[in-house]
Amino acid sequence: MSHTLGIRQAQKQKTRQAFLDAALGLLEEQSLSSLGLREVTRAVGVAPTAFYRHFRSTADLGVALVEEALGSLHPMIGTTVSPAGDSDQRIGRAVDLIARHVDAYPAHVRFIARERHGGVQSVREAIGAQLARFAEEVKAELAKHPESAGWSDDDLLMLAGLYVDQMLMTASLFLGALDAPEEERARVADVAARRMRLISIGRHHWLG
Amino acid sequence: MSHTLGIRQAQKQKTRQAFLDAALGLLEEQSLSSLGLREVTRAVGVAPTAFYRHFRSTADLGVALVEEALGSLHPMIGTTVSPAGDSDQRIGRAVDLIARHVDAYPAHVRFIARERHGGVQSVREAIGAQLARFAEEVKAELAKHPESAGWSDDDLLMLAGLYVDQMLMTASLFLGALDAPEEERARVADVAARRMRLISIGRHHWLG
DNA sequence: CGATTGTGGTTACAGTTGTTCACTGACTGA
DNA sequence: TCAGTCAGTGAACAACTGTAACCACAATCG
Repeated sequence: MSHTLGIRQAQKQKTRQAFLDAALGLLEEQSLSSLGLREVTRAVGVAPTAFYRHFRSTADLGVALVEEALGSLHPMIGTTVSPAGDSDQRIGRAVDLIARHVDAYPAHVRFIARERHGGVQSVREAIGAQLARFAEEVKAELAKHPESAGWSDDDLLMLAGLYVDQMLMTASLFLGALDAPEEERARVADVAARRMRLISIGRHHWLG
Repeated sequence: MSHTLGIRQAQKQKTRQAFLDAALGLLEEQSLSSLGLREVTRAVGVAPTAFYRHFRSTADLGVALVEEALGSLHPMIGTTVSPAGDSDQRIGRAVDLIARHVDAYPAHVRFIARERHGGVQSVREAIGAQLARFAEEVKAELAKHPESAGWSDDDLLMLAGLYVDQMLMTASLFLGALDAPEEERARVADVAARRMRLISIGRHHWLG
């Protein structure tokens, strides 16, 4: 499947990636619907018309960014929601993983949080589709847990969606405390863990 | 406190409200950071320069919109989170109330959901401050419940925040199903109610 | 090798943007 | 009544926008 790309294709991918990187940087302080085509090309250092060789519009670029930000995240679901360890251990692991991810890719996280309800329909839909996939994957993982015996598919999906939304909320909170003192960041982590613990308790007493 | 305004002040308020209404309409299909000053004045039907008589910038207008969308909502907290009725009744009441509010003020809800993580800092902060107030009020209401005996202040605030975020998520889901068939809307209401029930169950088993 | 493909550059266009300035004329308060 | 206040106007500014046409030239393919 992966034969080495020609020099030409490789260079094109490189330029395309430069577009994505530059856009992500610019989007830290504005929304996609106000991102100008010229603004991006200026940041990349190419002519305005070069943009069209890679994207139809800035909305198109946004969809590509969704793919970049969320597409590579699916494999992490399995290990994060795995049944290993007791409940509190799993929660601590998940919160820690989210914190690390926000630290490593703050611009990606900010972009998703911002554009999830943002002004560009196609991007909203792309994010919605990815999050729905996440929920399905979390559901599939939850179904493996022994605690899920007796749960209906609908209830499992409900719980999975709650978890996914909670992850996003937590990520957004970490984002807000990115350059806050460590004390504040620890407080955020603590609140997030307590929220998840409460949901986890609700889960254990859901039946009966 | 409220003596009748002069003709002049009254007319000014009217124009100001026209700005807010027009902006809210325009913001259904874009984000605040891309809303142009001229765009708004054009929709209102006044000269561009008239804008400055009312707002310093579009960000300023956004903050005013936050006030309009959330400021009048505080009195509803008390009755919604009141201890009257059993748990399922309260949940049903809350979900129904959210659904009605989204139906009545869809543009306001969309604006809040969109700009909560949007590209304009001052607006984000204004929304954050209002939501923090909501959380405090929900916490104060929860403290009255007998179920809250033995809860620490910190845990109560955590739960209140979870409820507030859940309300927003629910509102956003209703927003997405605004012009969907009744069947879909009912499904959304059902999922929202089950989410809140799970949280409620977690709440009852939090201690011990 | 020669012919073709296609990324990126250049120039140009018509509209739009935020902001300034000087202005009008209806309302206001003494 | 009369001077003053001030919401809204109109014209002008420089800077910006998306997009179209045409060009250059290096990588590719037959």
